[in-house]
Amino acid sequence: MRYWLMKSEPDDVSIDDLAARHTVGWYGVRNYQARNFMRDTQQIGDGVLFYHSSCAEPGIAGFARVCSAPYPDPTQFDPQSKYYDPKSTPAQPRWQQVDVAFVRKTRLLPLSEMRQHPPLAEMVVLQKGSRLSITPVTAAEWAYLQELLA
DNA sequence: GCCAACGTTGGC
DNA sequence: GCCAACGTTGGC
Repeated sequence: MRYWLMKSEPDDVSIDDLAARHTVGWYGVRNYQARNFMRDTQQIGDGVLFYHSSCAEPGIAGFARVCSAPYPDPTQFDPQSKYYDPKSTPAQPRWQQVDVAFVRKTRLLPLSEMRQHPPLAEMVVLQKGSRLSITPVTAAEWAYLQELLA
């Protein structure tokens, strides 16, 4: 059992969208390191911090969990999609996704507040220059956030 | 809209 | 395989 922070732009998929749809496919990842986490390391049942990024109030918006094995991201084959990748083919897909299931919405914990909690100081997402959309979270960080957002 | 940081591309 | 140029992310 591992824990992750996964960034979503709420204009695209927010915590409320996830709550309404119960599960969503985590499409659109176009970074190899983030893809590799989904493809190689994530397991069904892993804990997910659902994070709102590129918005007025970036921060943690709720809890979710990984609920599928990796499978090809369909948007890579769709010429109409902004995530279309002409170098990818169904026979040799380049991009994978997992499905993520809603667990619980929390109050929004802003990035600025996350930075004020010493137990969270080492979180990958808080490190200078960190841009990865999927980052590992330690069991201690996860437990602390469960408590903080109980 | 700015820009720091980092990833990717492509010429050599 | 190096590395400069370019593109993207994402907070502010």
